[in-house]
Amino acid sequence: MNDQTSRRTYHHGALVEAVLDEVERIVEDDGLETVSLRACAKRVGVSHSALFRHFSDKRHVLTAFAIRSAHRMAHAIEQKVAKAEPGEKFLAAGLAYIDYAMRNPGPFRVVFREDVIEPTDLDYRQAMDKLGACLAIGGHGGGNDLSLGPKALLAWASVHGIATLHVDGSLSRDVSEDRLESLIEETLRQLSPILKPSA
Amino acid sequence: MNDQTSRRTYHHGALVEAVLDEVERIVEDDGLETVSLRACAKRVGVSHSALFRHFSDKRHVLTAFAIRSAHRMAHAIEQKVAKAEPGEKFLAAGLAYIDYAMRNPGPFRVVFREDVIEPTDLDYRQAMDKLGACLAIGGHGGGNDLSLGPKALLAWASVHGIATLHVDGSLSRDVSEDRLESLIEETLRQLSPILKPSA
DNA sequence: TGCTCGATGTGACCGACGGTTACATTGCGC
DNA sequence: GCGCAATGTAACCGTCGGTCACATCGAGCA
Repeated sequence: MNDQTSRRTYHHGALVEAVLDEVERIVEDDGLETVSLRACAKRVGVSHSALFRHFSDKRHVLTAFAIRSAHRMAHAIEQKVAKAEPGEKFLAAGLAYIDYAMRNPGPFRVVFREDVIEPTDLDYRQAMDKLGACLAIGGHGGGNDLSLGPKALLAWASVHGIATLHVDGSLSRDVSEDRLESLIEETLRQLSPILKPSA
Repeated sequence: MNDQTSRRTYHHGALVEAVLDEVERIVEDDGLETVSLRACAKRVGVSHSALFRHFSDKRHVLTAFAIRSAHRMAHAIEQKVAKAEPGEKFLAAGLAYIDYAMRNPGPFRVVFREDVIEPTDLDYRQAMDKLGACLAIGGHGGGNDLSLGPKALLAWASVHGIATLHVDGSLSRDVSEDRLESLIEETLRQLSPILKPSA
């Protein structure tokens, strides 16, 4: 439907969103490395130079995509956390974090690929702070000691480590898929005695 | 010395190693994305087509580089573990793992970038198994229960998570550099009560 | 010694890429 | 309804990974 054959107006109208959707499709189907502006533009039904009216750079296309993905990820986590029992907030946040990564490996990867996006971008920083806060809130009971302590780091690193290892394939090679979910939950539950009695 | 001006023999003699060294230099200086076979070849003093006599693909060049890096990383960890007190093996392994990542962010990244290398390569699998074993041995007292349990996963994920977060810049933004080392050690020490009393 | 043949390196070429520029088309505010 | 800024286009550039026909080498054999 977004094919180049179907555009009737000279101006596209929603090029930016359409391009990000296309990036998402390619990232999910064939990986980040195969994303090309020319292919995106063709699928969206536009010449590839048109993209440069809306993005200064391929880097900024991917940055915009990363921002959108980070927001979606944070939103998914917040929803799960809101529904969780008071004592299980961290577990819920961690599982939601890992779940998003497993279901959306492509977008998840791009969010953390600072080598390929523009990490100084203000909107990106904002989105990443929001994402970090999701885990922090779950980790210690919402306390706002801004300095990252050992407990918060352990929570963040464990969850992020599991998500990363899985997305990179290392995890799914070493453990069968049906055991994976319970293994992850068990693993995160081990952290409760450490994280709970927060100073 | 390896510059294109200095080669006297028609055959290079050690092209593969020279190319991997050059990949390392570029990866460290400008990041993986800017590695190009043509640039490597030129610096090594060879036409870019010559590389295809030794590697079928750019992907296989990076795979070879990843393998070499993984071995070096495993070696560094093994050395530190060997020197550590019996009760501190895991801590030593974790710190060495993170230390390698911090000192060699480029190579560390490539080792886990399965999207850009050939993850089915036998030598690569072997190197990664060796790397995983380094942390596992530190984690539970050398026990060889092959199935990855919650304790081993927690150990692996925490260490890998910290390394990844730091390499990606997220960590160094949130905590000052002089606090970083002690923070990481504190964080890993929290895991001792969990990992020690292994079943 | 001199020849041959496999291994290694070369240069020209290909299509695709990201990015730029001069130009075409559109729709909104006056 | 006119003019101008926003948007899209086509042609072009240098570079990339990869291929191919050909050149050069060195080890082993006559």
